[in-house]
Amino acid sequence: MADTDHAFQPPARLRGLASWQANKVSTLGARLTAQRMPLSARADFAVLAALEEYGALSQAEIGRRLGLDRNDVSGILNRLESDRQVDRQADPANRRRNLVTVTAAGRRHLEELQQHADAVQAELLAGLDTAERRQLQSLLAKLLDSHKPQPA
Amino acid sequence: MADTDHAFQPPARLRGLASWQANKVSTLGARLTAQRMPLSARADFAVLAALEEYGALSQAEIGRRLGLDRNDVSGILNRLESDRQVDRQADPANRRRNLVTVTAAGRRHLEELQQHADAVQAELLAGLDTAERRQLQSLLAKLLDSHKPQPA
DNA sequence: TCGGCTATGTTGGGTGAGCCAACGTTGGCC
DNA sequence: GGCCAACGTTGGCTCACCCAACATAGCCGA
Repeated sequence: MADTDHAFQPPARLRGLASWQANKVSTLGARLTAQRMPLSARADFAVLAALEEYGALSQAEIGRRLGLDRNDVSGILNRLESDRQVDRQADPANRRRNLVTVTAAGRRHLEELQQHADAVQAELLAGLDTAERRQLQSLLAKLLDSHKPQPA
Repeated sequence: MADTDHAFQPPARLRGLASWQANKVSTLGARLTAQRMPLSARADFAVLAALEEYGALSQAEIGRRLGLDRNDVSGILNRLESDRQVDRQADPANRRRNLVTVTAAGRRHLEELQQHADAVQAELLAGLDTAERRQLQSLLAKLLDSHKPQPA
């Protein structure tokens, strides 16, 4: 069993790299997510969550809050708008900006996606107990906070 | 300052998702990496590390150890082989398989990439102290171990 | 011995994320 | 009024991940 155990182990040089570990966890999360919904729903969830928490936002603000590029935000909003989950209208106070708001359908979709997201988290973190999960999330949060100025 | 502090915060629904956090850390690592080398060097590093630690491997074994698809391994090896960092020859004992080995140039390149990788880790983990770094890496390792059967 | 099954490596393609460059529009500032 | 910055859009590029199909080669049981 020790044989089969170490047979598929990644090399030590990678197991020690936090960036490699994080990348693997990330694609693991993507795999689990893809089993429940189209992968593009991840971006939808992020945008809807931002609008639900902060109210009307311009596209540039959405991008800054989520760490996304302006053009990517544009594409996501096109999809969401054609599904009537989001409302996009010119800001009368500043005609450069589009004020984006969630619709009732968008809120419903957001809650639905939250269910799937919670299920994915449970699956992803299945190997950790409650204390370890909180520890991991808090360490990741601290790491991300320390890189605040990350304007994608 | 509290105003500017919360101005670019991601929504709480995302801050609580371990998969979202891991994804952000992963792209952060990719960004830091890209500042020092072409991004494709990450795959090169992984393959070279596997060959250096485990000796001659078939392409399928490389893929299983690193969580990569067979076709992607193929492409990476084409690049490495044309750079003379890797040797690919038919296994006499099983002519379906290619036995892949690192060359001296490959080992040199691996050490060089390791330097850059270490620098990236230092930058990525700058916000955590030594104990927190070890804790984070061990939690990520435990999480990945709990998902062992992940044959990409 | 032969037929089916699996493993291997290759090619080609498809999607999504992340990023950069360019453009026209609009606002703010001197 | 003129310059610079911000905004949204379009188009394009690279990379990671994944799926399908194919030909070759080993395995194993009938």
